[in-house]
Amino acid sequence: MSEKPNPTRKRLVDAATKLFYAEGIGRVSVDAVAEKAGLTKRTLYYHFKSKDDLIAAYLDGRDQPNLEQMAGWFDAAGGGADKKVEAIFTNLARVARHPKWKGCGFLRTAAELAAMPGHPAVKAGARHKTNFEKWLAGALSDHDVGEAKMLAREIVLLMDGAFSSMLIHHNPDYVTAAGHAAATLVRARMAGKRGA
Amino acid sequence: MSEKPNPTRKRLVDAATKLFYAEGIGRVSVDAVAEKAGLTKRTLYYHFKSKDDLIAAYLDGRDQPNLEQMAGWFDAAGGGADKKVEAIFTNLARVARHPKWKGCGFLRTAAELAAMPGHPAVKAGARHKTNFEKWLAGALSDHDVGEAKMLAREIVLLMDGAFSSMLIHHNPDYVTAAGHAAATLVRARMAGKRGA
DNA sequence: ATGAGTATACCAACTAGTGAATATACAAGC
DNA sequence: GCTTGTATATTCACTAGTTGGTATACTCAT
Repeated sequence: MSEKPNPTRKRLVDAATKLFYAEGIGRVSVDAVAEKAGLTKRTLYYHFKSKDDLIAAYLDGRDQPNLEQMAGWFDAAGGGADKKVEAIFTNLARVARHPKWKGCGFLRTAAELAAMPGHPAVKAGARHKTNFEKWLAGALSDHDVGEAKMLAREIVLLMDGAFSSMLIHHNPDYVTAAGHAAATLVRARMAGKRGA
Repeated sequence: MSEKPNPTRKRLVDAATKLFYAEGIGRVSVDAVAEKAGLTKRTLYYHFKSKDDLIAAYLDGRDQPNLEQMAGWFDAAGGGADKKVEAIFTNLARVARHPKWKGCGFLRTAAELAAMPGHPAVKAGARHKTNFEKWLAGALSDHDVGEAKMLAREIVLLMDGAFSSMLIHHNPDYVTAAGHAAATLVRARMAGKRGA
């Protein structure tokens, strides 16, 4: 059950994370990853059986940190569930202004690998999105919002739409609009509870 | 104003369209495009100054056909504006089941070129998405739906979310759920009109 | 014979992946 | 304390193929 930390492997995944996210997986060579990690390509191939394997490790490594960031934004926000949901989008709009922001790494990888539907990295992306949807449904349910599962899915759709629109337009207004729509959807279910 | 049809150029763009959409722009060489068109690479470089130029031509060529398909689905559907909007998503869910479907070419290209924000192909994608949003706002307004602009943007967000979720999960339920949510949003504005 | 369009042949750079040698760590035998 | 054995970890040098782009020459209608 206990994983060896293996600092060399971690260095490689860290380097891959920075480069793959910044440039896209197809535009980054394994030589570039190895060099960024201060190692040779042959060492990389000792720890990963192929570039595809490294890509999957990159996305697997982003699952938990991403979920924690979303949950952190949700928890830190004041107000009801509607405000907490909207806070996720507000924070997203803020970080998306940074020039280094390049969209959602999971979605971008799925887009690049669209021709390889069974690719382990695409599966890792699907897993992450499912994890996020489940966490959100649970969080909404904990705040006594009705129809939490259906609502969580709608919010996920708005969020992935926000990622995509922001990436193509470079205009945070789309993210803000998605946050507004999401908050409205939450309020409708809160009012439903309240009115009953 | 009048464009020469230039069948050779069209053949190249057609070949590029099929290959770029099916495989992704980074995974298709200009040699492959030329071969698919039954021409040599040198001829390709006579008509396009670079691969980037060809990519932009590919997306520019998809703008009108895509808009017409969406408008066709909207117009052909019976019922009110809510049903017409939902019909777009229903048709999208249907075609997305086809194994050749690989998501939205505009979004996938923006994802692949995220590191090159000023790239002409990304601009072409942004233009297309804006055109769609404007068309939708006009169509909703024509059907006496209130707050058409804000509503159109929310629907666009749901649609891009549907494209992304479908691409990563390969599950049309996400597209159907987005259609439901979109129809509900439209109905809220129709009811608002009706109630006044 | 001129110029738009097409073809052959080529280039230098880069790509994912590998073979063989080497370095390091640690334990066993004596 | 020293040697030897063995598994892990790392490097250098290389392959075989692909990439975007180009120099040059040819074709053919006007």
